[in-house]
Amino acid sequence: MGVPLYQAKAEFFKTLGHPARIRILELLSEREYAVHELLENITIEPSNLSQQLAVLRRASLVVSHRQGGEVTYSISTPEVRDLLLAARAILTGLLHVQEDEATSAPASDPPR
Amino acid sequence: MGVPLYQAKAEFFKTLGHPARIRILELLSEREYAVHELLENITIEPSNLSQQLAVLRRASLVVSHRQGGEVTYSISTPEVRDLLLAARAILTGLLHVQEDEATSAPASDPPR
DNA sequence: ACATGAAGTGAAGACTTCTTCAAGTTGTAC
DNA sequence: GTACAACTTGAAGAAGTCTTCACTTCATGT
Repeated sequence: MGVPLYQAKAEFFKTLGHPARIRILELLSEREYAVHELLENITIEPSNLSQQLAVLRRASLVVSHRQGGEVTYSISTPEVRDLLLAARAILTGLLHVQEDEATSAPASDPPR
Repeated sequence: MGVPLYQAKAEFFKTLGHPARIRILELLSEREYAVHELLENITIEPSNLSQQLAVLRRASLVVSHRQGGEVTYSISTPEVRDLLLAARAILTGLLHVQEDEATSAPASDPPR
């Protein structure tokens, strides 16, 4: 009961406010990944990736477990997936509007 | 297409990563508000509120229109509401887990 | 025991975002 | 047109976040 909830929410969204962290969560939404596998899919220095994973761990959005020589990450709850989808819905909506305002071009490919 | 989508998403979440902006969006999820009404509900300086509203406007999450002497704000699309709900779901889930880990206390009031 | 690949950490400078201030609109009432 | 409330803006220092670096840890293979 320490922190007001709207502040906890802001913290939560801050955690998502970084390109590398978004990519990590999108990858982990599909399946678990070892750190070196993430590294193959994200253009980032290893130590930077570790830092970003640490941020996600502190926020309890992901969990890690060691499997022998490698460390595997997965999302802590499937609701993370839902949130990313909800964000995608808004974002594609907004992008379409802005595009229509700018050029009134025809409907484009749905973004991933 | 200029910016990669995962970067647009990160920007989008950054926009939500501020307590005042969360409160604004939560209030506007219920109904439209004039700026001076928001001011009554959020503890913040007027010029700071204007700055935060400008951030939300630039991100196209809210729209404003003048009605005589006052300016009224509303959310640009109802999906904003869905997103806040999705966030709430994750957050209450995570809070419960942390609470259980710490004290193993009984179920608490559902947060707003 | 040593070397190696995999991952994490603390610290420091670069870079962004926040808050506040003073000044500027815009609209209504007198 | 002056006065007032409602609201916005630009700028600047304070505060926070990012990226990188050197170093450490941990497990496996030799």
